[in-house]
Parts: sequence; structure tokens; C-alpha cells
Amino acid sequence: MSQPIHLKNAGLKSTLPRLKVLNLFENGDERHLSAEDVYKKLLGSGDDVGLATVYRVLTQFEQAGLLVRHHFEGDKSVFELNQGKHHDHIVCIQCDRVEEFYDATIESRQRKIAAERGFSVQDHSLNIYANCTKLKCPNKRI
Amino acid sequence: MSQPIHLKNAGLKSTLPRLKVLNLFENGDERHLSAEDVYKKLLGSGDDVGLATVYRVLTQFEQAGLLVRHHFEGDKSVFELNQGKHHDHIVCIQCDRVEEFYDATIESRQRKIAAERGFSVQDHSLNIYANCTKLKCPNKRI
DNA sequence: ATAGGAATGATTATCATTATCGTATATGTT
DNA sequence: AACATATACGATAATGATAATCATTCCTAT
Ligand SMILES: [Mn+2]
Ligand SMILES: [Mn+2]
Ligand SMILES: [Zn+2]
Ligand SMILES: [Zn+2]
Repeated sequence: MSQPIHLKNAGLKSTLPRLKVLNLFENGDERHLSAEDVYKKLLGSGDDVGLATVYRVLTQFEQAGLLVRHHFEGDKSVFELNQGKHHDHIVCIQCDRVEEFYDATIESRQRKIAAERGFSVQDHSLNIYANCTKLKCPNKRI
Repeated sequence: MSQPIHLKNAGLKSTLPRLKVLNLFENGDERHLSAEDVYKKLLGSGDDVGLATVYRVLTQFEQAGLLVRHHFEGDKSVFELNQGKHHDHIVCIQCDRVEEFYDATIESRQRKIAAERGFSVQDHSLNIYANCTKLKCPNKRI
């Protein structure tokens, strides 16, 4: 757990919709949420914000460095709290559950490979799409 | 170079639009093409096909295993000829040029990481977004 | 050459996301 | 606390990529 984020420090006015969205990521049960996920969760808890605002806020939070955006194969973006530590993802094909991992070997190999070809890495995304072999897969939905 | 692909063998009727699209991938100068790229290239060479057909054919080719689809950060899908050998990509942020690489260590590490967590890898995508440090970057456009 | 099913292409629909714009609100100042 | 004003909100329209429709055209087997 890290210290609560203050929107002010991020250069963002502290508004109700922003606080609600931020709260979802800080205290919600899911780390990785799409705009639609956020919108529905807020509606579900009575806190209604406009869908346009959700999209706007997510993008603002991303630009402010509060959130990180991912593209997990498919059309919609997924966001998660930026805890400062880069990691990659395993996405379950059956239930969409997301598990995180970090592998120093993979990371350094990437840098090496890029360097050998005359590139300096700016960013990268590594997503593993897999099936649960263990029976912990509750099946369906993130 | 591999032997020319016969649509018949892929269970696909041999039609003009399909042959034109296939030809672009087999004899064109770009390995990685979006639907729009394909559409514009065909229009440019006088071979006009409908945009709907382009999308349909690309999806069919993907399902038939002739093409592989990638999602290089951003909204549009990119396709390339399936030459049977898996590889990952470095995408230049400045010119969108795509370079391919394969690293056995990274590949096996992925499998190991997934296995340790009870997953069996079905697929994965690893894209490195980087800047050319060498001056070979002609800047802009795939 | 013919027939019948599949493919094409113009168009419309869909889905995620962004842009508009009039109204509401946060925050610094009286 | 009431104000002023820049900003943010939210309903809705617009956009861009891709999928679905459907009447017409084209392969391919007879
Ligand atoms: Mn994560
Ligand atoms: Mn490739
Ligand atoms: Zn990584
Ligand atoms: Zn790989």
C-alpha cells in the first residue's frame, strides 16, 4: 500500500467524479479496469458520472502518471494504478483474469536485443495469453 | 522465400480480390500492413476492391492461417504473411518501421513463468517501442 | 453453357472513444 | 460567506475502425 494520491499534487482539480474514479482504483477489488468497467461500477454504487467524464478522467490520470494504460488484445483499453514498478501480464483466455509478473532476464534481454539493432527502448508490452491449468479459473469476465 | 500459396489448399475459393490481397503480402515491399494500407495500395495500383472485402479477406486469411494479426499499440490491426516462424517486434516510434526478432531465452522464460503460475501459454505478444539511435530512421509512416 | 452457392461491394450498423457546448462547480479573492 | 472565473461535467453528436446487410456478380462443378 502506498500513500493516498492527492489530485492537487498531480496538478488536477479535486472534483467529485475524479475522486470517485480514483477511489475505484485505490480501494476497488480489481486492479485492471476498462472505461466501461469503471462506468458500470460507479453506476452500480449509485455514484453516477457521465461516460464522457470517465473517458476524460482516465486519460487525464494516465497523462498525470497516476494510471497506466494497457491494450490487452481486443478493442478496449484497460487501466491500472501506476505503482511505479513496471511489470508484464498473463491474461487468462477463459476468465480474463489478469496476473502480473516481472522477469529481470526478459527485461534485460529486450534492451540488449534493441540495442544490438540500433534502437533505444522507450516502452514495451508483453502479454501472455494462457489457460488456467489449475482449477482456480472461475471462468468468464474480468 | 516459400512456395506460392494456393487459396484452394486453404479451403478458399480463388477469387480476384483475394488473389490481389494475397499478392500484396507475397510480393509487396511491406511485410506488415493494416486493412487501410491494403485498401490504399490496391486502389493505387488500379485494382479496386471494396473496403468491406478487404476487411473480410484479411480476417478469412487470418482464420485460414495464411496471415497473422498484430495489435501494435493503437486502434488498427496489422497483418503479415504467416511464415510459420513466431517472432516478436520492435516498432520505431518515429517512423513506424517494424523490425522482427526472435529470442529463445525470452520465449522459454515466458513458458516457465506461466507454468509456475499454473497457466499453459496459448499465445503472446511482445512489442518493443523504441527510437532509432542510428540515423537510418527515414522518419514517418510504415 | 448452366445453375447454385459463395463472394463482392455499396451501404448501413456497431462499438469504443473523442469532440462539442451549454451548464455546473472548485477554488482563490473580496 | 458571497463572488468571480477558469475549469470540469454530462448529454449528445461526431469520429474512426470494423462488422453486418443484402442485392448483384462471380466461381466452379455439372
Ligand atoms: Mn498490471
Ligand atoms: Mn512480423
Ligand atoms: Zn516487461
Ligand atoms: Zn515471442
